[in-house]
Formats: sequence, C-alpha cells, structure tokens
Amino acid sequence: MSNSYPIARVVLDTRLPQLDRLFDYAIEPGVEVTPGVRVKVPLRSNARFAPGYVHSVVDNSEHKGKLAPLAEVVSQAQVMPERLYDLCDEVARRCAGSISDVLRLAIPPRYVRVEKAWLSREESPVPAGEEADPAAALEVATWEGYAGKSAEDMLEPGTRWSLSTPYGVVEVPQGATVPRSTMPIVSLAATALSRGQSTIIVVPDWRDLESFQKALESSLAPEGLAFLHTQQPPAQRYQNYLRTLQPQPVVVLGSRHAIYAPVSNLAAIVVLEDGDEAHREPLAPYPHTRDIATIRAGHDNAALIFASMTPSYAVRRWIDMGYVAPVAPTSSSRAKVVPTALTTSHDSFSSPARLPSLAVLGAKEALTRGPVLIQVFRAGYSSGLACEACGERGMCRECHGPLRLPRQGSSPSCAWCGVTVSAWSCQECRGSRLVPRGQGIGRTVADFGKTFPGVTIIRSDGEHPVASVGAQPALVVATRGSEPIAQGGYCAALLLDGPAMLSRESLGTLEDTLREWERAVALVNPDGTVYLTDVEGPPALAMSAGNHDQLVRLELSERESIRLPPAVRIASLSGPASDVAPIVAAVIGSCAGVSALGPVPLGGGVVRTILRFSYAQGAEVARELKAWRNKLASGPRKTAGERVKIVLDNPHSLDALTSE
DNA sequence: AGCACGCCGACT
DNA sequence: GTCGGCGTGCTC
Repeated sequence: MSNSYPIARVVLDTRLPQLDRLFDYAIEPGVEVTPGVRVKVPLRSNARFAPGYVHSVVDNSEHKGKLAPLAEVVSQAQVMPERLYDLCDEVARRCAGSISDVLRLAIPPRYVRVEKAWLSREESPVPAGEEADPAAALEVATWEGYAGKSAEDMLEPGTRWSLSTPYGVVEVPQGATVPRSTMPIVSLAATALSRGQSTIIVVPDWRDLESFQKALESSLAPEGLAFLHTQQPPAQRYQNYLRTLQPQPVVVLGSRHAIYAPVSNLAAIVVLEDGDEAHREPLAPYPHTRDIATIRAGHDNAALIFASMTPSYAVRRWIDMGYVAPVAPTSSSRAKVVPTALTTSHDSFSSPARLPSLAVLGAKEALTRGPVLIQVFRAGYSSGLACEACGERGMCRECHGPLRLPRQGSSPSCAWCGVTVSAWSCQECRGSRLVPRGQGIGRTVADFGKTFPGVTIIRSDGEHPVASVGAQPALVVATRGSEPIAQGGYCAALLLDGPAMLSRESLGTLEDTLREWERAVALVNPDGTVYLTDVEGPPALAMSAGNHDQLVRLELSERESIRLPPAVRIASLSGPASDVAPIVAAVIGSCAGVSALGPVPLGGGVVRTILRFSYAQGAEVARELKAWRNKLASGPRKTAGERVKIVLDNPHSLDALTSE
C-alpha cells in the first residue's frame, strides 16, 4: 500500500527543549503511517534514533533541505490523536514547558502485549454485556436537589460550576460505605453516559479513588468505566488508556494524569477538591489539574465542575469574578461544629492528651454508640519566627513574606524577597524581639489510651493508612488526610492541633486547614458533633457557622492588595545567579508591570527569584520564559546540568527556602 | 544529549 | 606543514 502523502510531521519524545517543535520526515514507499502513531526517527546522525509521535501526514514540507526517512513505525496504534496534541501544546505553553514533557505525562509507556491485544480487538468477539445499556440501574446515585439545577443543566456544554458536595456518608449496594460527596458526581457521570457521552473525574488521592471506584461500580456497568492512576501496574494503565481512545462513551476516574484521557465525546470534567496539593504535577512542566481542566473544557466545549466541600481560593476568586457559578445542595445536613477553647491551664506540652473537658465528655458519650475520629497534625513542620511578646508571625515589611534566620545570631531576612531586617518591630504589639516558633507536639496513641481507658484505638497515618473502619465503638486517631471512612459515619470527631496547622509557614495554610477540617466533618454523621479544639477567632467562627465565604474573601482581598497568588500569577526561577539575573531583567524590561521578589540565595551560588504578573500578561511572560530556557539549553555547556528551573503558578514557591 | 564544524598549540 | 583541543551550534 503506497502513500499519497509522503511526509510525516513528527513531535519528538525528548527532554531537550531545543527540539520542542515539529520535524518533517520522508515516508518511504510501502510504509503505512497514520497521525498519532509512535515512530522512531534519525536525529542528526543515522546511528541514533529518537522516539516520537506522528502529528500529521502532509504532502509538502517547509523544510529547506533533504528530508531523512522515518526509521521505524513502532505500531499502528494511534495513541496521540490530534486533540491530545492540541491540549498538551496549550498546557506546555501555559507552563513555559515543552510539549514532549506534557505528552510524557499524558501517554503512558507502551506495553506491547496489551497493545497487540487491543489492536486486534475487532477480531475478538464482543463481550455479551457490551451492547447492554452502559448506564444501567441507578438506585443510589440519584441527583439530589441542587438549588434548582438539574443534572442536565450542569452538563450544558461550556458551563463552569463550583459544586459544594454534601456531607456525611452513604452505604452503596455492595455494602461499602462511601462519602456522600461521591453521589452527585456519580449521578452526573451516569446522566452523561446515558446520553452517550463521556466524563472525566480527577481526584487527588487514593482514598478518593477507592470511594469513587466503589460508588461508580455500584451504579454503572464495568464496560462504561476506566480507571487511570499513577499507582496502577503499567499493563493495566496502558490498557485503560487505550480504552479511552475508543469511541464508546466512558467514565474515566483517576488521579492527575486522567485529565489527559483522550476520550472523544466529553460531556464534563469533574475536579474533586482542586485545592489539594496532590493536583499539582511534581514533574516538569509542573501543570496543575485545575489549569489543564480549564484548557481542556474549552477545547472540548465540555462542562467544567470543581467539586469540593468548600471552594479553593482559586475557585472562590472565579466565583467572585462570575467565571464559575456556585451550586450547593438545597438541604445540607452538616455535623454541628463546636469550637472548644482549652479550659485547663496546666502545662499543655507535657500533658499526655491536651484536650478540653467538653470535647473529652462528648467523645466519651459518642464512644458508647460508635467510632470517634481524632484528627491530628503530622509532626514536623517548617517553623518560622514569631513576636516574643504576642506570638504574631514575623513578616517582611516590604512584601509580607516570612522572616527567617539564615544563621544563628544573624539578622532575620525575608524568605521571599531577601531583604534583611535590622530593627524589627511587631506591627501588632510593638514588640521588638523575634523568637523561633515551637514545633508540633508528637502525640502518641498511648496518650489517648490514658484519657480514654479501655477503648479500642485504631491508628491511620500516611505510612500505614487505614481505608475504612466498622461501626463499632473505637477511637480512630488519624493524621490529616488519612482519615478512614467509618461505616455509618463517625459519631463524633475531635480536631486537634489546630494552632499548629494554622501556624504552618505557607501561603496555603488557611486554605489547606479549612479543607482538611471540612473533609473530616464530612465523615461525621449529620447528627454528630465535631469539637474544634483550641482554635479561636475567624477560623473558629467560620467552622461553627459552616460558611467560609467571608473569611476566604477577606484573605483574597488582602492578596489582591499585596500582589500574591491567586490574585496574581507567579513564576519561580531558580538556578545560578548568572543565568537567573539576565532572564529576570529581560522579562521585567519587556513586560511592563512585572515585578520581582528576590533574588534569594539558596546556597552554592544558586538563587531564586519570583516574578509576579497579571493574568492578562501570563501568555506573554510564559512565552518569553520559554524562549530564554531554550536559549540557555543550547548555550555554553559549562553551566549545563544546573540550568534554570522555571515553575509557574505554584504558590508553594513562596513557602520555604529549600523547596524547589 | 550527541555529533558536527571550526579555528589555535605541539608534533611525526 | 598537519593532528587535534573542545567551544559553539544544529538536529527534518
């Protein structure tokens, strides 16, 4: 079979930013090449071959000069459809990164046996269930009242929503208990599926994966489901990826990478808890699910749904701008939240379990009926400086960044802009001495045993997570983010270590803390009580009222005035000072209104500068940063290996000196 | 990254 | 006179 279009435009799978463009190769007679297939191409020397994907097949080339022929067509599987290339291209441009880096996140590694079986699937008989209605019986996941919105309204193409998920837990037919928050999302996905359309659900972590998997499997036929997550065995991941290439509608559930699943008839993208750090990709070019989802919803004209107990700062900002519309359950039954101050004044640091008596009494009473959750903060967090007199955080006058002591006995300096503070005075109380803040208190299970004698204690933490517990009375001590789901819901919860959580030295502290509290509250029965211990002021008021709007708006307006994300966009540049400085100077020079924080020395001649710019300037700044990065990559080899690392829009860049 | 081309010091 | 140092630049 000869080819009428003899030229293949190829995107190379390489880590070299200089090669981040399409290359033309001649297709030799008799070689069958279709867009999206994996190929091997010669690069500079015939001896070496680079892997790549065919972007398109054309009949003429812009390239002056002789075209080398494709070395090999790896397989006929069209794993990079044009729509996926277009999505990855825009993601790369937004992050000032290479498209091949993004493609590497989107397309799982090839697994030959799986691919061969998939390519010959037409020859194998269709499974009996395939022709059955994929959106079979939906008894549990019915659409509960959402302020006059129907599931159909939410699936309207191009609409954007912030969906407040309901509290509590619910039992699915197979007997598993899942958070009730899964229900409206499963219902939306089922509605789309019954109309012959696909949905992508991206969740932050393994607990949500498990819950949603159970909820989806209890409502939908397995033919209509595809799971894509990072901890999957490679064969299974590739199998499910290939499944999403098929035209049949599907509900894709997964972590970060699932957002790229190349389904062709996308009705909706659901991002669960977009404020969770796990939605940021730790590999270059560090895209965030929220941003990829926004780009993709635009490309696919799909509905975009940010589902969470409480909106993230970024989504709150979009709500206030009118970019997304908030929807909340008509009737929400949330457990009562009672802030309880410490009533005892004994030495809290040596006390075995530093608990207010009201909370202890409440927990003891609840333990006669069922499980009680105790949420604790994991030990070891970055401690900063605080006013010795009033405990207020030590902040930089110039940019409101956290103050650090670079060396013992030296003057404090700002971790964000590097300014050294010679004579500090507290803005709250005029105190003049800064002292290091204390570390979190490591509480042991044995400590709780003393306060609650004779009670079964179950521990769940990041290293040894427990997914679910039964309905029997037990004290479930869990680090934040590792709370098991209790059958029938918890009868009560104690949220401990609030002060430690809130004093974490990070831009995301309040947002993260509110989210982690609410997710614990959501696991408690609506008729249960949550004791928020030792927390006062606006956070305590917001939690007891069950409404964070005012608190978050206040925080956002402050960030607006001091130019911090998400009110502005940021780019973090770290690397040798001799490389960072000219980039910073050039970007500031050519894009009016861009300002820099830093450079801050990171040690070893490496510095970091944060650029701040408006959303309107984003595309221009990203383009310029990418051009600089490519220029440096092909520059003198002396500095290679420690090139400049560019990370866009990661508020974490502002957190610690050592991060990134 | 590789692997070319390219313009200055000690060698058969 | 050449052989070869690796600085700079390109890869269809």
